[in-house]
Amino acid sequence: MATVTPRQRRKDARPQELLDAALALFVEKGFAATRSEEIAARAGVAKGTLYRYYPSKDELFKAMVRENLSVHITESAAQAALHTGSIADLLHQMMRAWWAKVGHGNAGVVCKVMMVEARHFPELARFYVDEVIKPSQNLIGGLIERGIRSGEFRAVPVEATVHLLIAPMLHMLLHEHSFGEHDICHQTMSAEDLLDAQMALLLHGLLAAPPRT
Amino acid sequence: MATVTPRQRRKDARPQELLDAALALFVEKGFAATRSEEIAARAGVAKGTLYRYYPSKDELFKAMVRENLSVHITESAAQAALHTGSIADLLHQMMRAWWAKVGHGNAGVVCKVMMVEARHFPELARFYVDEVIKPSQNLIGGLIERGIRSGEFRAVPVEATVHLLIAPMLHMLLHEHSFGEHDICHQTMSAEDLLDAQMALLLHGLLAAPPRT
Amino acid sequence: MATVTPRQRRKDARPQELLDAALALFVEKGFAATRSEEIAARAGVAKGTLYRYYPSKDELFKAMVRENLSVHITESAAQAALHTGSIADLLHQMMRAWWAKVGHGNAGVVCKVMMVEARHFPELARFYVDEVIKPSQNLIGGLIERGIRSGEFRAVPVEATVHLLIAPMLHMLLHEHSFGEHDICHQTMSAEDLLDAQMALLLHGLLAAPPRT
Amino acid sequence: MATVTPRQRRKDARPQELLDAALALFVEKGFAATRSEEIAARAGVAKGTLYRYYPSKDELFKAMVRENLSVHITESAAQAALHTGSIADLLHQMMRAWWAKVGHGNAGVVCKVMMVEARHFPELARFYVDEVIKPSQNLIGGLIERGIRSGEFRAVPVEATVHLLIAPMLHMLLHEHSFGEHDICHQTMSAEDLLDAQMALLLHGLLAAPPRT
DNA sequence: AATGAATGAGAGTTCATTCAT
DNA sequence: GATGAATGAACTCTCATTCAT
Repeated sequence: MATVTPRQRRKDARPQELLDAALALFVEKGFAATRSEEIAARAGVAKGTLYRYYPSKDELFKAMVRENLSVHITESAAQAALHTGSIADLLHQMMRAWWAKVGHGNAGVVCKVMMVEARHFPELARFYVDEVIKPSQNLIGGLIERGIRSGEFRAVPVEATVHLLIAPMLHMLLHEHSFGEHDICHQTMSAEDLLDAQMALLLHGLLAAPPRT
Repeated sequence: MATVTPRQRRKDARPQELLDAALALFVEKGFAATRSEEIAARAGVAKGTLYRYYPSKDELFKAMVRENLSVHITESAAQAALHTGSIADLLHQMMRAWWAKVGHGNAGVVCKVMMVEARHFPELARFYVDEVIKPSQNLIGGLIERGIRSGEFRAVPVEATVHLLIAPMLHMLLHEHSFGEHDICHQTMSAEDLLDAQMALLLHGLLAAPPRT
Repeated sequence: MATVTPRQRRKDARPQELLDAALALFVEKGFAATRSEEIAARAGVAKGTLYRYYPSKDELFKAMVRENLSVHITESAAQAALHTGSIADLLHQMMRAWWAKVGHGNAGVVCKVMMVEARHFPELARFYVDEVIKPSQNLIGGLIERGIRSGEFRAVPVEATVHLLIAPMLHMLLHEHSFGEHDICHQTMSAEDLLDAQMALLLHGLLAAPPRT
Repeated sequence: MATVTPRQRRKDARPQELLDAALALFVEKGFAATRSEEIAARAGVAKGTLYRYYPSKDELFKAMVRENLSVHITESAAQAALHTGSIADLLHQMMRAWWAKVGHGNAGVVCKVMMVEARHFPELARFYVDEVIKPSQNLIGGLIERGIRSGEFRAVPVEATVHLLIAPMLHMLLHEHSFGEHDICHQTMSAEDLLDAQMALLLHGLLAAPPRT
């Protein structure tokens, strides 16, 4: 029978512990300003131990990004296909779900470090674009098109509309992590409130008097 | 009258040349990955000369941010007060103007480096929040309120609406600088087109059938 | 009678296996560039196991040298005393035997690593000088003296002649291990051929016309 | 008029000072055991200064070897062609000259470090073989052949004879630098004495009675 | 004022050695 | 006894900053 010693248990958890420590520090201080030793220390190990698991700080960064994204890459496209009600409701639901699952947690923070470090890690940036950004855009874009075809939506330009749906949430994330401690405005406005306001506004428009008869 | 030799002219231009070189390199590679010597070289001077103008790389960064932002800080609030037509038009105009003057040029990319380096330069971040972000939000927020009071707009939540107006443009800027070479989508969609689509969508809403009687 | 299990046999062979692995790697890459773990791996054990047999990499090195040399230290002095024929023949025989037994095998390459690492292991260098070099010189030197006394040899300077006998073979060894892959000359000239040529030359001289009447 | 400041003078001398320091330490302790900082310190500069002149410790090593050898590479082949007297005298002269100029000085020591580090620097080893060893062998070999053709020498095997001429001096060099402090024998026998004995022995042979009638 | 040679603190990485399992 | 995860001293190399010229 396979016995698992405490040491073994620790060993198995190490990679994730290092990844978590790295993510936290990369968000807090950026990649360049985070010392390998700090990451190790935060993960509760010595400097050298880090290198048993990742061959370099660069590779640790890449692993950290991939690990945190891979969880969400193949998700949520499926549920969209099943939905039968209004596309507007579906969009609203999906975005709330995204915020709850992704925006809030590690994966959300990865969006920030990925943007900040994109120029330093071009291959990783491409991976991120191909595996995260593009699929998300396609998913949302497909729903908009469905809505237009079904007559639920007006014939809006799809690409721009996708951007208008995604940008506010993402930007709030970035803004929060960069200026959160200086700009308290977003502490008075919860992400959920923003999301609701965003959907209401996008759906019904800003104007009091509808321009159509 | 004081004669100004070419040499003198050159010397007077130094600070700005250094600031420009710094901005270009900080955008391209980030603060940490840019060597002082590179900045000096790009500005056409020797390494040591940089330190005659700015006492440290940190101070050079701060000066660069302040210099590029200060131009735009107190602008465009005035024209808002004078405007008499529809607020929607005013907003549209202002955003086009912002993109043309700010988003396009140096000040635009400063938004990116500021966000990227915010955690390293907390005082600068506070300055940026106080002098750029807050005033902008107040300006837009004031217009929205004016629109609501005048009955042009529905009684939307002001704070969230401000965010919805600002985020898409800012996010496009960031995205472009981080992933531009990998995500060609934004090369097919001009900023101006996006802006027009954004205004149209925000004003009239996404829904085909207006929900109000 | 004590039974010896295969496991026991394995364990008993460990020290020698480690020594062999160490020798091979030290010759190939030098002491400093050889990692303890490589030695262990080559000997088929784990890193930690090495330290159960030798307390440090340094001690392993010393043990390896001593082990490989000790075999040959006290040899071949005896047979010299018994010999009755010409000293020239005896010298020739002894050198052929040395090459066959020592030069060819492990002890030969130990000469190289010993020379390479002599400055790092002064005590070992002294041991090597006292137990290998000096006895060899004395052995050969004694034979030369015997030859001179018996009238077989001219009254040559003993010390220098010893060096002239030893140096070519030793140098070929070193050269081969350092430059063998780049200097193919020695692949076209076998050690045995060289040895024969050396003896012929040393005995009869290079000149066509003998200077004596 | 070109003025040369003391600082400039120092700067120009730096590369050679570093090369000299490196050579001394590489001989003393080997490449791996010599720390960059030690080299710098011995050259009288700080750690970082070394890297202004050589991009890495490896490149410093290569430069050191090349610099010390390049002086002697194209030398002394010319004088051989001019000589008209006995080849034996020429050989004797050349070897004395080699010892005085090369064996004694830096270039001699380079022979040792080159042999010791050959496996770590394969391209350099090839350079050394092609530019130093092979030309030397060709030079000596050519003279032997000339001597044989002219009837001065017996019809000895050229390759082996070249080796027998070169090996003793080279080996003494290596031995001296590795075991000099433990084996005092060579302190009682000068290189010049050895060389004279070597030539006498090689020319006239060891045997008292010439084997020819 | 401008230069760029020099500095040295500091970062990433390696690896001999230890020790809990 | 054997293992290999963990350690941390030591090493190479970088680069912001200084200062003699």
